[in-house]
Amino acid sequence: MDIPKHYDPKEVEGHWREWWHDSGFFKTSPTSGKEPYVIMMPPPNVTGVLHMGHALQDTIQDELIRYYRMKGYEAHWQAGKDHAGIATQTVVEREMKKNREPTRREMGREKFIERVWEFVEKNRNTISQQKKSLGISPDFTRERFTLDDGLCDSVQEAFIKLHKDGLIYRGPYIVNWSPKLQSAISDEEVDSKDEVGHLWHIRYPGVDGSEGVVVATTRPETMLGDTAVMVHPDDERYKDLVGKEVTLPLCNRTLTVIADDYVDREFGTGAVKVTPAHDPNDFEVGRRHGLEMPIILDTEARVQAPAPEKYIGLDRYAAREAVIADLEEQGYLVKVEEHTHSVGYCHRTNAQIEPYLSTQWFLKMEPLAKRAIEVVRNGEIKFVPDRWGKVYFQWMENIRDWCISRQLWWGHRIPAYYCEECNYVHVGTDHPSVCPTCGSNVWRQDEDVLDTWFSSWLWTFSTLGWPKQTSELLFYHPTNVLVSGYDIIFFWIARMIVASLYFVDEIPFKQVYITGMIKDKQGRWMSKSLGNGINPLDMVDQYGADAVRYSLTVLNTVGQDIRLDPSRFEMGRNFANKLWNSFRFLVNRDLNGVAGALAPDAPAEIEDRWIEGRLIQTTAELEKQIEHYRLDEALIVLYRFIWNDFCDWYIETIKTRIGEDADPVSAAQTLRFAIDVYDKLIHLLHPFMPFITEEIYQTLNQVMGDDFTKDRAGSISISPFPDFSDSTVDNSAVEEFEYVRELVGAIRNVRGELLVPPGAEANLVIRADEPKLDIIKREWVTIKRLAHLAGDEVELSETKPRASATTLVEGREIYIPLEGLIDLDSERDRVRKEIGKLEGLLKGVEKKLGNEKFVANAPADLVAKEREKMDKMTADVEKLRAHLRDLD
RNA sequence: GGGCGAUUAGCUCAGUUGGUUAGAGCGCUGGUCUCACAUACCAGAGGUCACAAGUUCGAUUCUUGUAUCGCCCA
Repeated sequence: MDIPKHYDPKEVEGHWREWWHDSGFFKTSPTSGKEPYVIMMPPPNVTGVLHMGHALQDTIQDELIRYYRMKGYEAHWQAGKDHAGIATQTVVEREMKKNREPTRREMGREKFIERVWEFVEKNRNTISQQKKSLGISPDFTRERFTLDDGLCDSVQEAFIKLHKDGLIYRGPYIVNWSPKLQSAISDEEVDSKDEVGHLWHIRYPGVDGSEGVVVATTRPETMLGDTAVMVHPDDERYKDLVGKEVTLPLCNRTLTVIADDYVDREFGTGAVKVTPAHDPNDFEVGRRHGLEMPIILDTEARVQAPAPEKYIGLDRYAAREAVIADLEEQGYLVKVEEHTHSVGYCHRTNAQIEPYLSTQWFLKMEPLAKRAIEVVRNGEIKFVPDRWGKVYFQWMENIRDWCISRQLWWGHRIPAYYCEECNYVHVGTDHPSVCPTCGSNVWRQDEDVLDTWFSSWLWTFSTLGWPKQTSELLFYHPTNVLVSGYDIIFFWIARMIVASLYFVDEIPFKQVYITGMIKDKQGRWMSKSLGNGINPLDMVDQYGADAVRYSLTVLNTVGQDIRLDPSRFEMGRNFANKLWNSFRFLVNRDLNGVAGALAPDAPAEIEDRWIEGRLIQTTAELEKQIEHYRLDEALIVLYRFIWNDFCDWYIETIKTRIGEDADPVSAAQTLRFAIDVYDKLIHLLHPFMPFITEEIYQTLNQVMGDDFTKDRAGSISISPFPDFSDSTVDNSAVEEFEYVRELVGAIRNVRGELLVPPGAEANLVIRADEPKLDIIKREWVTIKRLAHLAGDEVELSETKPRASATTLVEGREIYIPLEGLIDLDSERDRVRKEIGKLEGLLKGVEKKLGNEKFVANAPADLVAKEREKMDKMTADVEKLRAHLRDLD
């Protein structure tokens, strides 16, 4: 059989990728009779493309799903997409502009939405195709979209129920307004940054000709909408001013000075202007004091009436310049200071947020938060790592109402209808024929759509058919784990917990596994503008999907951010190649009769029992780590087993047993045993590296023939995970083989240090009273080969041969006669170094044991262990010193 | 201002009831194309575990503080 020397992922990945899905291996059913294991894939933006964050999170989810699938669960991974209102609408409008198509307003709502659907239909499969290249195994036949019919029903039902229960209300409030989107956004969609700006001190003169008052503000242009000046009621400086009138410069309006203990006396002059329509705190003040609330900016943040004619049409920044210039010219500007304050920016567009008085729909969150806090507090839902629970609590316990309406067209239109005659509001799936208050039958539906998260927060159950009580909902919900990043804990994860408890009276998932974020090599976010992004598809193309998965898994430690550099994928590529070549070694030979050469009841040699023991230990450790979401540790444990145990030692050891000179019958048995171990380890590795393991699995079936293949599944992806619950580790074999490894290692060390040419066969002389002599004798062929030694059997001696290198294995001297191989000076240096090292360690132990308190207080077994250690090291040093004397 | 996290080898990171000679990958040094793999093999060097104090017989690990860096919230 011709197996290429280098593993080429391109040759194999495409084929299995399609075949898996076409064969329906990942389709699940609520009537399978198995226990469910369910993950909801965070739905990517329908217009999106794959980025490294997806690659990481999909890899983790796929590893879990594949593992539990092999463990015999009905492992369901729900796929889907998010309509992403703002992002999608923005992308389509940008494209329309580029194509010189009519604008959305020229086109009208209906036409525009058709236009967006067109775009969506064209793009909706892009990201799924890209995700497939990673080898992921969701059930694509059950894929859902947040705007498909079923999910539209879910969203309407949710809105109507919340409204009926009095949790949704509508009214004029200050919201975060994005002038670029021309829509309100929620508090969570605002990023605040500290910025150096100015504090302008402006005089508002008294109407009676007095000095009036000096207010301090960071936003002088909003003075055009001022309706009061405010001081603290206990502020002695301004006591007499309260109730007096001052003139608003530039506007020729009269304002009253009011007192409110919201004012911070330490800030600025202790007097502030009040602009109720353009500042959240001023809005509250305005409500308390019954102030007027003139809106002096339009939806694009340009000045509008009732501001003075002169400023109308200027945008907010130009208006600031103009206002400052006029104030200065007219002598009202008292002082300007540098001042750092926080400024809000739109998460999506990065436009500066305008606090803006506007009529919107809101959801009361506080009554809903209680249970959501409780289920995390009592452990029903667990965050991994658990510190993210604290972040969750902090948000939930200070929860604010959620502004859910958006002035967009792409999304779920709010199911509210207004009577054209009397403005009566009806909330329901459809408007009634006759208005219950005025009898009119003319209705108008609310123009706004819902925040996209208002559909995604239903995701764990809306995808399963809610509000219908489907068998899917009963079987798959609650789901097992949600895998996501910390950037959407508030946007999505927390809200899903709220929604699930409220609508289906269940937690949405038992665990939340929070991954770190992918950063560039310098620790910066990857972004288009920085050009520092790494495209996962390029990486898959270059290194293979398995390599990308390997590296991402190993790099994802305990939720720390990952600094990624493309060269990191070499680890995965090299490992895949190592695995490939070990396969090549085992099967690139005459396999006639190997499948039938059933291994003897017990493996014959200690290396067989050793590798089997290590396999059992590795499997146990691997499973433990997966259960704790330490996929990095799980994979590293397996990597070490495959590379350092199986390849470096086991294969090297059996080479003679399956070589050309070996007895064909026992060679076939040995090979069969090795292939069985190898077959187990590719099963262990499959969840992590699905493509190469499938390729090997299938090839193995092909070359081994029916005897080997008859009871095996059609794909490794649906094969059972190795189960060693009835097996035991042969500890004495493990111990014996570990001794062989140590002995060979010690000899290699001497050879390496003394620069003995690798080709030169050294001799080995063992003291005749060596207690491990029987092992050495029995394993002589192995030891001899691995350590490049001469002689048909080990040489024994009562004393050390002349001019020998000496080293210690388990405290016992072994000798390597060096006559003619190397000069004695090198050996002296080597031994001196060794003595130095030991003495350093010895000093530490002696100090410990010299401390009476240690001996008195430390556990007895520990003290005994230290004593033993000291005795051994003392003896070792003594032996090496004696050796050094002999060399002279 | 409040909260969370990080600081361990040249680099990127592991390291839990406090006690092994603190580990891995990459890089580096020396040696090997040894009939699976040079995407490999063998050997080696390299760390006052940020700093300070405390608790303890004993601290990379626990406590407090300091410094530097990062994130979230206000």
